[in-house]
Amino acid sequence: MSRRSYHHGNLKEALIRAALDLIAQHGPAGFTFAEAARTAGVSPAAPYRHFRDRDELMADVARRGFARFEAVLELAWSQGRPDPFTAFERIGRAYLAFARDESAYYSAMFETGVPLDVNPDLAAAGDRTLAVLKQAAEAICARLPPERRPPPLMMALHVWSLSHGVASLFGRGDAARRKLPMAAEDLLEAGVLVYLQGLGLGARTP
Amino acid sequence: MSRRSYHHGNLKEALIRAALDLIAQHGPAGFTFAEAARTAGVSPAAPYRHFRDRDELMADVARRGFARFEAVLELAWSQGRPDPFTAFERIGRAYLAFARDESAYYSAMFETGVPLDVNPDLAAAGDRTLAVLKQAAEAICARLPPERRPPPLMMALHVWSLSHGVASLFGRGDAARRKLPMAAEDLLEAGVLVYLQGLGLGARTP
DNA sequence: CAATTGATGTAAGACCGTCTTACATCCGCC
DNA sequence: GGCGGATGTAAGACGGTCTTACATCAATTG
Repeated sequence: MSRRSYHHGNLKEALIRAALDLIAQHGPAGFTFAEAARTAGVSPAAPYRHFRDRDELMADVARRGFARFEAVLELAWSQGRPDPFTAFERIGRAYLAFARDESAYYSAMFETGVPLDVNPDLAAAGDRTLAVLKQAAEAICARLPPERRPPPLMMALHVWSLSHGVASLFGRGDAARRKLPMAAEDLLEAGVLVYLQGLGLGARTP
Repeated sequence: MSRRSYHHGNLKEALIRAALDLIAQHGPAGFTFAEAARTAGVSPAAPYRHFRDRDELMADVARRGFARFEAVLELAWSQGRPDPFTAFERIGRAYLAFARDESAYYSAMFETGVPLDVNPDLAAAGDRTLAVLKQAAEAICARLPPERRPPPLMMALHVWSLSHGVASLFGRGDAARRKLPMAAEDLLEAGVLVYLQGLGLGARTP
């Protein structure tokens, strides 16, 4: 597709990439529709052919972010191989790695206040991501005798909350974040280990 | 102070209150310097006499938020009376109550990306808040034999992360947040209980 | 093989918010 | 009673959002 032609050819994708770049550079707030258009080399009005407004572009970025996040977590889990505990630890590290390396996606997903109730697709993408965590939690819970088995959804929500908390408060090099005496990864891993211990899953002994 | 006089009389305070109202109504992003000025009944340029820019007003709101938050958590802890575990549970509930009831402050503190490294006062206010959590963690850890005693700072960071995660993801009525099959307070309490159990603090038996 | 038509981009402009500069008013203090 | 600093206003440059009217292109279709 010639760069000289009147039509861009793939403006929608270009705008999404521009949004990611701009969010990565200037934070989730420092991104404007107009600048995304400039980055893509089109007029300020062109993006409106593809997105109703700035928020819709942001929501689309968030939706794609959830899809990637789901794939990343699914890969980390790898059906619980070689054993659920090793795989569960991989999920925690993958979570923080995504928050750090795909910071623009993570911002769009969790730090922009995109309303879920008017974005069914976005909500569904988030649900699928949660489902990966829940699946992992189920495999872990299955190691416990039924009478001491917690609800897997609750366990998934705990792990998600702890991971999101660590990522938000300490997870990125960002100047807005607090400095830590330890790596965020180690903080999260220690927290999850204590949590699993608390469920009665002491040091990987079924 | 007459509302008719040329000078407002207490514009700085009025702007902060206006900022809180506007954040509460339209979210942390939907607040403008100009609208705060309108709310206070002054010209759009007047706020610049009191704050260098919009971010400085936001940072001031965040700083005050941390001071209030610290007071709330300190009150909830109440020097660990009647016993550290009861007091610790109160902290968790107070955390979520603050995030819900003082939503505007909480947003300014954690969701606006105010850089900490250029706001020493803000960073210090945040540190004092963390100190309350650390103090509580120390009292809890003291119940454990020294050889099984975790670093209190780590424990404080875990509890903070979990609380912040629950508050961010599920804590507010906000349309941006996900619906839950349980109250956020119960989710957090259950998580903290499992965590304490994992530290070897089973069901409040020293 | 045009001609039409819908999709895509541009031009222009209304409106709003940020922030600056120059000026007006007021209060406290000597 | 008037000086000076503090506080507010007026006006305007600049940029972002979004709309409306128009231009261009590409693909279908007769």
